[in-house]
Amino acid sequence: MTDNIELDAVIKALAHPVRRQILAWLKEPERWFAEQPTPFEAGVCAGMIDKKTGLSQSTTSAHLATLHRAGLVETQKIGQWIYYKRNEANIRAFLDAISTSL
Amino acid sequence: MTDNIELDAVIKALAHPVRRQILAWLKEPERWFAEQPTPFEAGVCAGMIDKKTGLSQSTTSAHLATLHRAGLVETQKIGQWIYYKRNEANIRAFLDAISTSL
DNA sequence: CTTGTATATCGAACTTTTACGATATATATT
DNA sequence: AATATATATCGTAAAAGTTCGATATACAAG
Repeated sequence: MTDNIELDAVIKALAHPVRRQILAWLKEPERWFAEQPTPFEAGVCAGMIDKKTGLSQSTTSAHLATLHRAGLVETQKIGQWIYYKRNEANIRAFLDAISTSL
Repeated sequence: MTDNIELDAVIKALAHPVRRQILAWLKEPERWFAEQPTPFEAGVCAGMIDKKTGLSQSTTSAHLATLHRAGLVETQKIGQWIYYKRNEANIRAFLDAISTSL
């Protein structure tokens, strides 16, 4: 979050309601993804998020990739699943950066 | 800044480097717009901002309109000039909103 | 009332983003 | 090995954003 190129990527990532919604859901996985059989330690697996957005699998995957490229989420691959969770450190770093720069 | 529709407009407004740059310039008008003959009480007039962006007059006007629609700047018309300045209250409200919602 | 200046709006070209279905890749199961 | 499942990537079409020059509007000055 030191240079402006990254800040730009983060703001653009946040500039879509679906991506903000995903980040919001990931704040309370147990609440929004209760159907997930595995524990939320590693995060929420992509397919659960697909279902919730109502968008196609490929579109949701692209949104997740954007969030990941921006550093707002981190991933963990377990078997054939890829779990997503918030990267709280980077989110806080972004909030700090925008608070001082804006 | 109470509902999400406005937050969306603000984030989208911030999702362009030129618009963020304009907001940054407006933090220190005396520094960045020293050529402006009138005092900065009312803000910086649009034409000065045009010159600084290097973009066309119409494009800069559109960026300013986006910032204004989002509530990030306020305007004051004096004669044939329209002065722009930051709306600090709304900027702070946005920072609060995104800090809690994100 | 004409001319000039400041800004906004319009219309069109171009670029970027979004979205989808189809396909590819990787892993797991049989 | 063959099949099934989870996710990513590709190709493409539609939508949104950016930019420009030209024009409109509003005000000021002569």
